[in-house]
Amino acid sequence: MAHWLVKSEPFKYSWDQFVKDGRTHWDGVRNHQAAKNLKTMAVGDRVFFYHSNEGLEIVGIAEVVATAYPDPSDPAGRFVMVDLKPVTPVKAPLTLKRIKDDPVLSEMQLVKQSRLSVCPVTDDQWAYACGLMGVEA
DNA sequence: GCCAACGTTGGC
DNA sequence: GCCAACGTTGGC
Repeated sequence: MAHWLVKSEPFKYSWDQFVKDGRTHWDGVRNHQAAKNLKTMAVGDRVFFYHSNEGLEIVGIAEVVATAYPDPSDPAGRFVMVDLKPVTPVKAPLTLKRIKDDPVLSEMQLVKQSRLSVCPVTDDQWAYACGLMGVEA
């Protein structure tokens, strides 16, 4: 099982809204590298839900419930989206500052390529981050 | 509000 | 095919 991190600006689509919805289409991705990551996702993959711009922290865990299919919000029909559902909020949100200060987590693609909105998380990073956030890996 | 990173567009 | 201009993302 692979692990991922997706970003959302909380004033556009927050974790709370995600929980209310119960399931969502992860649409609107317009970056080819991010789209490639979406296409690699498998059902059952776990995903960190990160609040960008405001919050700047991982606030919850999501799960992939549908693999990539065409994103209807893309008029050119080139980009894809996946479906995600919330699994659990984290007990202790993991801030970007904490991530950057950590020798293990500062290697995350989240840090190295800050503009990428869908990025992979290694198994080691996943397990370690889950430990810090008080959730089971 | 600013700026760095970086992707895209368009002229040549 | 190069590169300048420009737009967007996202941290600070």
